[in-house]
Amino acid sequence: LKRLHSPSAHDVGELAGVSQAAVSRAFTPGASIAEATRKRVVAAAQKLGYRPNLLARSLTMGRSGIVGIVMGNPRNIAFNAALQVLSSRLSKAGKHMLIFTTEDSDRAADVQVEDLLKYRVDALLLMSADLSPKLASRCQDAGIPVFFFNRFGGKTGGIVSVTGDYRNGGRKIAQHLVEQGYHRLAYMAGLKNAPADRERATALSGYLAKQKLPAAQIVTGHYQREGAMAAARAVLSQPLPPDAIFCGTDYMAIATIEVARFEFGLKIGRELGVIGFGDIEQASWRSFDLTTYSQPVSIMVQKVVDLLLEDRPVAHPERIVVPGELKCRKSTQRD
Amino acid sequence: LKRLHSPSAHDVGELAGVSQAAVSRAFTPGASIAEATRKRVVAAAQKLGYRPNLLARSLTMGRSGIVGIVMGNPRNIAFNAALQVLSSRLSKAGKHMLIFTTEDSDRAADVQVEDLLKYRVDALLLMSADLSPKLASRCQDAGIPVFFFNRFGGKTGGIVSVTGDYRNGGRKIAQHLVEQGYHRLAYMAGLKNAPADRERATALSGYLAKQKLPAAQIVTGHYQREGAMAAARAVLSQPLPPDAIFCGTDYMAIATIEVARFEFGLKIGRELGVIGFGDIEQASWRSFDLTTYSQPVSIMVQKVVDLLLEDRPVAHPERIVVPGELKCRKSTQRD
DNA sequence: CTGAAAGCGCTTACAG
DNA sequence: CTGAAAGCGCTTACAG
Repeated sequence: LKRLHSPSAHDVGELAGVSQAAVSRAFTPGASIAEATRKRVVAAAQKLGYRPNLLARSLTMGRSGIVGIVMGNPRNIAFNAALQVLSSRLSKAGKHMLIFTTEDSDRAADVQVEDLLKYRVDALLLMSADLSPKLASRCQDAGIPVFFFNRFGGKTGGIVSVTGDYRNGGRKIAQHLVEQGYHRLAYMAGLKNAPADRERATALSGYLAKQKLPAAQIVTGHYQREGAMAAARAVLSQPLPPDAIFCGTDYMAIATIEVARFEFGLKIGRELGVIGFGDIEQASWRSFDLTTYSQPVSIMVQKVVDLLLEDRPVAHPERIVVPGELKCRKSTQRD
Repeated sequence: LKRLHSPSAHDVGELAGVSQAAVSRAFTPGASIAEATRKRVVAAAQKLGYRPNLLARSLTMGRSGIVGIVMGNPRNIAFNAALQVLSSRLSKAGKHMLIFTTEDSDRAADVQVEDLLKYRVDALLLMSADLSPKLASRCQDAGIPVFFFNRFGGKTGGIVSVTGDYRNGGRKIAQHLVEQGYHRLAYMAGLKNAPADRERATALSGYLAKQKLPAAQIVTGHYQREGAMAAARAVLSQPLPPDAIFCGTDYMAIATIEVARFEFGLKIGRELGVIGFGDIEQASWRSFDLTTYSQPVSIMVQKVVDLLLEDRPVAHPERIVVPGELKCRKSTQRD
């Protein structure tokens, strides 16, 4: 289908009696143009419904103003909030977002990134998604900075990661559980070898070892509801089940609460402590009242956007850890 | 900062010993080019890390391949699922998504759409967001089709709306509640005058009138958790409270359940029926077990994408209603 | 302050 | 099947 062609700078110039270049200047803040002609141009543009073609501008300027975003499994993070904040902060800076999602976050988001590169995005933001080292370095060659959000960038150079504080969170949680008198702990990882899970598990077992307490049993919930429920069932069916379960995400923790409560008839807090990670909206709902360590999504987004807008070339991989805090709620209250 | 310039078709042509035009043809499916030269070009491109610049292509072709998307209040719909489906379906068709969100869905998304138009998007998709008639008609003038998802397009021409079946849902819900023996009903609207709420409320009161039953009390939850909780409190504090509440969204219904259960000590189902609309993921969680009328997001997305890809000019406003079904769960079970 | 002109990286008739 | 050339709608030195 043919597009009705929209007016160009040339058309506007004709109407205003100036050159096409003058029209361009009228729409370029800080360009050298007389106030009177600027006004005349703007009036003409108004009348014609002219909007500068950003594709053309991108082509000449060599920067698209577009940030490429790939979202992995959007369930693990306060996804809506993140997108909202991201969008508002970026558009305030005149940037726009070209978005992809990936079905399974296990595979690297290479296909999506390939497409993104064709649009000459100014930067790449991977939210809970991975990228192969090979493609990462191709981005670097192309001068496109890559940012990981809620994920580790790995060892490839020039990549910035912004994550929650898994280490401190894990330690704080361990401490809290022990203080509450729980002593047979289990850790439900998303994936056993996910860096975030490793850090949490390491912090947990480090604390337990220091207190001369028995190590925590480790299970895997695959970051999904069904997976978490299966893991919870398995753990709770054991002859000597744990008296507290620390889950790598709030989402899995909620599933665990439901299994414990409705399938095993356990009183949450009193008979089984459950603790999550992230402090998503549902954690504070009365039905769950989930103790958790917060992952301050807004701050994390802000951080990544700031770095992104700085537009400073990053030589070495950098990791930025945004601290959270322990939110004590009823799911780990003994009485 | 300067961008390291990426290789152009010209560079590739040089390496492969062909013209720049030949390079273009090598990357245009169906273009007239000898297989041998195509292979040579592709090899050269490979070596240089060449990717066709889609911005440039868009400029010459007059179509950007970009779909502009504005997301309003993302809480009311199974937002994640929708985005996931949308993304995968569109990228299968070689389309990409430029995304905006709007903080308050009350105001029209005009600012965002202005920006989108500057990128010469091929189509506009408003998800739970509004657009002023003025800007809508400007889109039409520019030949850009506008689609509303989960929202009515209003009377402006050339706009397609895809929505759930509020009318049938409202009727089915009314019928179900009455059959279960509830007889003092309340309807919690998002906004009193939102078209979706009107249709649901009308269907409900139509059914009640036909059955010669008393009309339902109507309250407003503003589509938000706090708003819904406040409305639920007000309704349940009355001397003669309703014995069932039909909420315009599952999200509000869940908030209502929590207020009724934890603040009023009511047994959900037995003492107070609660019913939602949409069938979001949480509705089926054991903690809520919420009866609801489904809004099949995947199908709705599929529908809107199909229409969008058809790329057929729409003369008159069209509305497509995707039927759902009643999901009977415990929240409206009397025994 | 302003215009003519070159150039951004493509596509696509038009000749050959 | 292939290349030279025009054109898509901008920006930006360069003269004036």
